[in-house]
Amino acid sequence: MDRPGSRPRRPNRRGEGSRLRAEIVAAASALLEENGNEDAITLRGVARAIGIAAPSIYAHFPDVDAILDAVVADAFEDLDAALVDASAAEGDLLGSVCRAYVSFALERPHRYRVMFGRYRAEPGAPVNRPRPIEELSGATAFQRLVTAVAARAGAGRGRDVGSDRDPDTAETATALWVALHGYASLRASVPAFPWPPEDALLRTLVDRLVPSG
Amino acid sequence: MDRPGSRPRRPNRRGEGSRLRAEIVAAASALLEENGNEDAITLRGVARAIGIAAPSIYAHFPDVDAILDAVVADAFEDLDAALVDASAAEGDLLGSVCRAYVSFALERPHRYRVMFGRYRAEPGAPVNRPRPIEELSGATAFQRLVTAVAARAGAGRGRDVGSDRDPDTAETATALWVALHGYASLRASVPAFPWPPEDALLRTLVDRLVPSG
DNA sequence: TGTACATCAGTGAACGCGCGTTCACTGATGTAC
DNA sequence: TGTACATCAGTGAACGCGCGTTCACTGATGTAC
Repeated sequence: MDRPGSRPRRPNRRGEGSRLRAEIVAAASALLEENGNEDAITLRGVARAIGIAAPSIYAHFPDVDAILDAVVADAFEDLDAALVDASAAEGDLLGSVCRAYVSFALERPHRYRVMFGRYRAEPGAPVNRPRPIEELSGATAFQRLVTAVAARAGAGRGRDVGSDRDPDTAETATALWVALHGYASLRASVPAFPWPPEDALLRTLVDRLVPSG
Repeated sequence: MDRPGSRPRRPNRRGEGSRLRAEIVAAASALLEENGNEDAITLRGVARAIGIAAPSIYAHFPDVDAILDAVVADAFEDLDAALVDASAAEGDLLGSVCRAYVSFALERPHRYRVMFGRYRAEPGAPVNRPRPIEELSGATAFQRLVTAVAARAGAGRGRDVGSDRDPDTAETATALWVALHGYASLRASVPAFPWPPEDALLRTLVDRLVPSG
């Protein structure tokens, strides 16, 4: 037996089997964050954490990799939700979105790392080429950043917010994304660096990278 | 036996035992890059790649983690060397250093990822606090960036290059580092994103983040 | 209302695998005398 | 010059472990009649 005798789990009722799926993803996510390493997400480890037998997982995931896939998909949904919340706030839209992005990453840094840092090359697959942004995980999150950049960039110039599709806006948003990602990643993985105060560095990045007005 | 019968390796001569150490690090580094994952660095896998018996590694490393430590230390030395080379070039110092940094990262992206992305919390260790920069891996590499930033920032203003210690310079260098790291990381891990041309994005980052003159 | 039965949600034991590590060892190479 | 011996560089077999996955199974819950 794999689980400690503590919790005698009773099966979900009929039709509620998919609850276990959510529990599996949550447990895997927690294991990742606690151990700091996606290798902590093992089939047996997840089963142990929830208090089920290891083979029970196969009803919901074809193999162990699929669990990590689900963790990542879940994380992208959470990120998008966080940016939506931030967009709803009053006042400085761009600043608010940027702070939310960095907070999301720093709150659960290992989960964030895995969102972007997972190796995915199927050997023998065709070389990755640029693809339309809509097809990518995180595409909607990126679009929220583009919108916020467009709002600030257009502010002083009488352009309307619809300038989302301006290539300059896209490049500026890309530059900003890159900087936010770099900051969040390094802050988490090199905590001993003498970082300037978070709000100061964030303001520097946003103000310099995004031409306003 | 762990190795394929192919290569009958003969022992190094006396006093040259440490050659094997270098071979181990090189093989581990190659395994990391080929498999995209530091888990590919197993004691047995490394031994197999070199054509030695697994226990032979213990003469040079106390355990398997120490191999990865050595790979990372080696990588930081290489990075510093690359930046030194770039600094020696004529013309645009800052541009040259930034291009070298990104090239280093993109040439062996998995090695680069591991340099910064490794989980290192010894459970129960005191919380990481800011430490003097000199104590960190990569400190000399960062200093080369600071110097290049100072050179450009001071250029038009009659300040001399000695302005390395200006806190503004340090913050600007930090902002730039963060952006370069973010770009290199994301370019490698999200190749399908519609990236703008590398030189254009790099120029945008450098020109906007580093006030010149 | 009772009951046979299908289905759902999950179990328990077993397998083979690659791993890190320990142990006693071997054979070549130098060196003291 | 010869030779005994210490040392160096590395070997081979074995161990116990946790892992992913397969297999035949079980017990509770609904449902058709």
